[in-house]
Amino acid sequence: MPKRVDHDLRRREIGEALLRIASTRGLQAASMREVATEAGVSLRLVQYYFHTKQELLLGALAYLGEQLSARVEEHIRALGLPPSPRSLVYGTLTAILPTDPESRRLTRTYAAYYALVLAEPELAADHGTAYPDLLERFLTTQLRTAQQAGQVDPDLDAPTVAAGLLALTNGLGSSVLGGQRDGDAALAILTYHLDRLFAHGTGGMASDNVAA
Amino acid sequence: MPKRVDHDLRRREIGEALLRIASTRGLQAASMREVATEAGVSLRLVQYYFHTKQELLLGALAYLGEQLSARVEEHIRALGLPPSPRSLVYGTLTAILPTDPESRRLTRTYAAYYALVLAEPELAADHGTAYPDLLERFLTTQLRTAQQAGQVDPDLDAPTVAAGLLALTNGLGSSVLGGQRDGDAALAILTYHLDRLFAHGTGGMASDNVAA
DNA sequence: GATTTTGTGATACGACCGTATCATCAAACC
DNA sequence: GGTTTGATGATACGGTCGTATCACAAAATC
Repeated sequence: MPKRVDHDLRRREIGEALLRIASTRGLQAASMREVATEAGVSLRLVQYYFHTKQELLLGALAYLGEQLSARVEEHIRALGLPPSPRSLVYGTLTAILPTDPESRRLTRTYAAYYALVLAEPELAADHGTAYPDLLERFLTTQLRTAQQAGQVDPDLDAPTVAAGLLALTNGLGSSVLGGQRDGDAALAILTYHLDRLFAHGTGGMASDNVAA
Repeated sequence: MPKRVDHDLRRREIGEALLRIASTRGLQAASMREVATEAGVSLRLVQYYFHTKQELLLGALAYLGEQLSARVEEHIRALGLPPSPRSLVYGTLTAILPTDPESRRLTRTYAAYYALVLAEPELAADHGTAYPDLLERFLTTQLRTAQQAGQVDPDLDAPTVAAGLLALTNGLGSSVLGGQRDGDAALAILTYHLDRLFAHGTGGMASDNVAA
């Protein structure tokens, strides 16, 4: 039929329409028809590019993963800081804290998917745990480097502390999304703990934070 | 009509049927009809005791809150420990960590409601933040007491550390529910951080203790 | 130029949803 | 003891859901 169209692009447009709905009204509001309307296409097109709803949900989840990791890398780059372990840890964790509209959007969408996967575990067998694990390993590496450089207490167990930092950040993010505190308050709490962690050996404050 | 029946009891039975569904299959699976079946009553009865679905969701949420706080108190009491600040903090946090079937059920259900509230904020105006706030204040109080007793570094900012501990625990809980690690691993991470926090002046390394 | 493919619209189907209505039957009340 | 009232059953209505089907036009292929 009409001009040959870029399949991957169309799929991405539709998938991101779903993500947009999920971030604002939740995944329950993301019906095929709503996604079609949001993407500005007909219901048939959504069906054409994603044969079934599960395909659509999984496809969009993949796009979300891409956006999330892109956000982390971009955020770290935007900090323009020396790639010290401290800066990398700080940049990574603040990237996934919902402080600005974009990170709020991402974390809200992530939370929506999280709940869906809890209810339907077969939907995303391990697509969910892969990225957190990667993040945790990255943080562990940075902490070990910082320990070797004498910036972090060498007696600390790096994997445990890394897991704790990530859990802390996720928990803070949940509290922000839940309206318990705002992004700045969460950032302050995170910074406080990071400062204490990296205060080893240095006389005092080692904080420089460029929030976005 | 038939024998006068205990309204509150019936409401509770139906509400808890919804919580059971929410914990296993998510809130999306909790239709009026499913709740009726799960509770062993007719659809009409569910409508009778909860005029609308929103009423049912809110009513069940209240029951969940009761179960949650009951679990925390019960858990602390079951520890049978001296009511030292350290024990109280430990007991409180481990109570909300999904380590056994019951706490898994509670946290899963809580997560389901959390996602719902994210999508429909008007559903539970502040019913959601009230309990976390209370928990945080309780932890803050215990930390201050511990500081006065010399068990925790007095230089720490108690409210910030309390918020951090709660966020850490919640984040760990999410990772357990998400299948990233099991309850024992999460408990080990939490214990590690608590041990460091309460290591002040007790012969452990006093150079630097951080909770996060 | 005929034919096959690729992309798109319109519409229909059966299932389930929340909610409403009507009927009924036993206890409570005067 | 008739009547009101509290509790429950059966069933229906309009809407939305995911999915399927039919039609059809423009490009690609031969």
